Amino acid sequence: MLDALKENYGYLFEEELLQEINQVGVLREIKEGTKLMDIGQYIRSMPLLISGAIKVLREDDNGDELLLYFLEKGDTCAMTLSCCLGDTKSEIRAITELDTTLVMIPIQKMEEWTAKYKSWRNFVFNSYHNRLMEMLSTIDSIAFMKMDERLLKYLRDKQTILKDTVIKSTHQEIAYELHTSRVVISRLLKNLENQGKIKLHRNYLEIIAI
Amino acid sequence: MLDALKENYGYLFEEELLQEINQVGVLREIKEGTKLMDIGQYIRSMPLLISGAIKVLREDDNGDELLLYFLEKGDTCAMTLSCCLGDTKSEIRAITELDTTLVMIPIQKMEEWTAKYKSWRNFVFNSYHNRLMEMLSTIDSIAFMKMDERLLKYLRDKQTILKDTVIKSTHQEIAYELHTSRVVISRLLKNLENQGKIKLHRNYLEIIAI
DNA sequence: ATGCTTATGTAACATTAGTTACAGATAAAT
DNA sequence: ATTTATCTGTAACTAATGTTACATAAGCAT
Repeated sequence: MLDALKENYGYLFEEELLQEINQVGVLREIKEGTKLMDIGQYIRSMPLLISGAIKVLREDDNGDELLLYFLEKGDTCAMTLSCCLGDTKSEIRAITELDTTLVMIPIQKMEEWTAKYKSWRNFVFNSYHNRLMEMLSTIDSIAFMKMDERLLKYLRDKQTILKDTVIKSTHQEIAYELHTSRVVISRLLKNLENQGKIKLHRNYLEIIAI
Repeated sequence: MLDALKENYGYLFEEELLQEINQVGVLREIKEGTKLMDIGQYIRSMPLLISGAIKVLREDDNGDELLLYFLEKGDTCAMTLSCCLGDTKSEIRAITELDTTLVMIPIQKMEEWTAKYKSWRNFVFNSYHNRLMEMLSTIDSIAFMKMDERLLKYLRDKQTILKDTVIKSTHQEIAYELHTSRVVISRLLKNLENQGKIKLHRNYLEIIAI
């Protein structure tokens, strides 16, 4: 685990902190599509991502979903941080988007390290900063963009996260994450295909040029 | 200034920290409608609100606006914190919604206090937490609610912030903050008036029961 | 191959929101 | 009182999105 930590966090944390993380952290390997966290759940530990990707979703009272953002290696979940410290329930759902490796840190260490390590403080503040910026970007999308643009952004983001031009999602799944209906997504995807930007198949699509 | 600090932050900060704030902080009284911060601006100090209210807005490339949330006494601007630490430009615009009193803290103190005072760390983390929650709430509104509901929420929030059932805004101003058109707001406000929930006047409206 | 399940394509329609245009109302300025 | 600027009300229309309904296609299981 120490190697994986050093590779991903070595440039951020000093040796001593890395050693501490190595001692108290628990390495977990998680299959794609696993629910890591759900709305209303209490949080006892926070994840440091080593590899893979996690999608973070919001849900309203009717069960309507919306994708908020993705987390990648080097990221942590600021929502988790936030909920840990406030001892409040999770406001979001987190699902692995790929097979994912992460190190779980017990929340008790959080406060200790925040007092002890400047690099840890910086990391935590940086995480908050990144998450606020992602939330702003999400707000920009839903407030200022129309569905066709949002879909394009979604496909681009997905391509980046998956590191693959093949996106294995059904129209229904995309519709859920953008909080719209399947018919709307089918319609817009067909437009993109007619423009030669993507190629549609059953259960997946290929990105040609977007 | 020390009295004002103690009244609003005394239960949060220890005496020593209050004294430090008192020494380096600058008290400012600001008229309603003053722009405190704009998009693209660099940030050199962070505000602690003593009284009044500040509205925080987002703007896209076309100049379209959207109200994100309000700040009240006891709040600080997590965006400012975030930008200070990252040394990045502001992503938001902040305008006083009421006559406002605040204490400006030079950003250099931030890091020092974060290392030194546990109560300051808690305050900062709490601010981040609150802001993330407000952002989630904003996302809920624009993603899951229709304009009529959003308008109702807007009026409720405004009533809370202003501590007044009289809201001195034109339809155009409300439209800007909700990122829609004046005609749409006039239409929906007229519906609310017909339902007996509000009373319309030129340049202001009264809330009856919402 | 046959049937079953799930995914996709598409038309027709409903609803919501945004736009244009203009009339009338109100307040402030002279 | 008259002018002026701004605000509000409303109709008529357009555009975007959401809904319902159904046909067809693809893949899987037997």
